[in-house]
Amino acid sequence: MSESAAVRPRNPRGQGERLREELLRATERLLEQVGSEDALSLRAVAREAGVAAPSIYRHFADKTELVWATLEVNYERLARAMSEAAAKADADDPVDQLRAQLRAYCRYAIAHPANYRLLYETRQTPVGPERLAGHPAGLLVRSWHNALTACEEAGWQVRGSRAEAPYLLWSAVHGRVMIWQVMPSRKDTRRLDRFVDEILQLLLER
Amino acid sequence: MSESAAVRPRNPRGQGERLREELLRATERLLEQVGSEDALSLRAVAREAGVAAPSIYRHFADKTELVWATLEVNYERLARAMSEAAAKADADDPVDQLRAQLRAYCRYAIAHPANYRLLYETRQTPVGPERLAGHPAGLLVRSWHNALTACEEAGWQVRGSRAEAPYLLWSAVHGRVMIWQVMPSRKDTRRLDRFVDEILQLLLER
DNA sequence: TGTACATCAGTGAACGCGCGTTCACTGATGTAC
DNA sequence: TGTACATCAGTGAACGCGCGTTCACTGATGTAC
Repeated sequence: MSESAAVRPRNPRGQGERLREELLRATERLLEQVGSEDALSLRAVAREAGVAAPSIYRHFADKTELVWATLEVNYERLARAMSEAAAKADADDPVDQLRAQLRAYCRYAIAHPANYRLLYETRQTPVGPERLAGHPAGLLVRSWHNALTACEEAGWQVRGSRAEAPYLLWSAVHGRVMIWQVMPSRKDTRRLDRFVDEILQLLLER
Repeated sequence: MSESAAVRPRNPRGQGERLREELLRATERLLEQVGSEDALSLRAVAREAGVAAPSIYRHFADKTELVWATLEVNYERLARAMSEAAAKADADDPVDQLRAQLRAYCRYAIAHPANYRLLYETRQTPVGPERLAGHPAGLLVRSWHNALTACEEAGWQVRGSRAEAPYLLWSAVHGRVMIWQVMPSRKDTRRLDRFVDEILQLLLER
């Protein structure tokens, strides 16, 4: 791998916070290699970042803090990927925008499987109730909700319970991605695209 | 915990295979305590079973084998729970049977969260292509498929692609359970039940 | 019936390893006077 | 302008630990003669 990272220069005075970002990126990269939160070690993260292990403690209290920060980064990145995809879709067609978001979600999940799985990690979540209240998963629910509202304003009707609909979208797409990853037969991305179309047809009607 | 298990008597001659079952049960129990495959250690499994660590190697080649066997046991247990629930439902109403299966799925997932998560573990899956081909996830797909066929034979129509429908059911219910576990707000089992009803209404029509 | 032997279930001790975390430190650089 | 000092980014060595796995073994029990 990248053995040569040992020549990393020290950050200039006052710029110590840069290492924090480098550590987060190193964690994301490494996570993708080792596959799971537990298989990730602080020492390996330090190695990946070209830094001594104790340096991590300047920026994160312990391993849990580092992993939680990585989880947050990932939620934000996913939400951003979704809204960027929506922005590129047909501006006059909210259903097309929703479809773009759903597809972006799937693409993110299969492009970064280990980071994606981290989003649904529940063990390290009990860090405190104030943190649970602001769980970044809320980002996604709001995103699905807004997209559906836009569809309604354009004359579409959401079948079934409107309150449950955002969860239905999210559940379907998350569940499908996981199953896609588990089932070995025909790992074809287009299956995911077709699935997205399917859900939209089931859920929306004129 | 159970410190006193040290008095376990040796199995009688010819009954050595019994330990295999005991180890599998110990693994399931322990998994639920530690929360994940990686946090599970062979030494702890041995302790839980009241046996010395090397004894495991009489029955499983290594840790991967033990975990894979536990995964298979869990798929079978889940499939059984589903068909038992269906058997208890109204024999003349295939939709009611399907609903019972979906609910049984949710109940299994939240009753054994760690064992349930194991079903979707992908890292240790690449044990060999012949194993992938017979991945026990197939059990579930067949189960959903058959339930839908029964509905059709009773005069119901499946909306959308019939081929994709079993995956839609499975995706929705798996996704919803995972999201239910991640979202801290109102962990109410009835939400899952309502969700199941919702899906059935979206998917089936007279 | 007695005894030597093979089989079987299971063990105790040891191996080398990488881990999370703590500690007292180093050495470059900016600041005060 | 020179110098003492404080601050800051980052480190090397060490801690105790539990892990997966291997090894040569023990001792009870059934079997052959």
